[in-house]
Amino acid sequence: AVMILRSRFLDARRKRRNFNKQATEILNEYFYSHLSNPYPSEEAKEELAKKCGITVSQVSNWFGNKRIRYKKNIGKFQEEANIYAAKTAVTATN
Amino acid sequence: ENTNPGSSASSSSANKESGKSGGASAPRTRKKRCPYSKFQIRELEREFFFNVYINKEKRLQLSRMLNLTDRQVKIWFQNRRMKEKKLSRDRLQYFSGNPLL
DNA sequence: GTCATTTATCATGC
DNA sequence: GCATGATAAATGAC
Repeated sequence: AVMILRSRFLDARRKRRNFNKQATEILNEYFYSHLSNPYPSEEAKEELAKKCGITVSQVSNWFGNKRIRYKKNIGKFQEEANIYAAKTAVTATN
Repeated sequence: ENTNPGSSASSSSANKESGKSGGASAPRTRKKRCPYSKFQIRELEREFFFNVYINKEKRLQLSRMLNLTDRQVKIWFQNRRMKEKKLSRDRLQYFSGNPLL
């Protein structure tokens, strides 16, 4: 039994599974409403992780990938940026 | 499998090339990430198993054997320790919040 | 030294 | 076939 758990854990790391749509929504909302400084604090990461149902490491991975991929091709994310900007324009006060 | 630019076994050592003339500091181009070969990883892991912290002597020896700079070996051990720590965290989380079958 | 991060690469999903 | 999440080198703050 322990062996099964162990093996499942070991190869379950690099077996990627997409996040559900709701989690992606939450992450994108935060990212585009903090576009000038898309670096959530440790507390913010924990809160995001809880709301998304993922781990803090996964939140860090998501923001790391998002930052560099957004920077590399802003144009590709323009439409997405507009959507979330409009959705969370009011909440982005600071 | 691994052609390592900048570190031959014999002589080459410095690649602190800065495109700007004069003494002003230039944002030296970041070294491109080059994945290590299977052999290099195996030897690094072997030493890591003996001791998580490597001393200067063994570091120089390893770097020569693997055709890496001692800075690369040093950084590899740093990253490897961080990886080990993360693995421990993940294991803990995995086996704690679980029905355990 | 640790540790968050950048960047490229890997492995998978679809 | 790329999008996406995770991992592997490399840097820099502290």
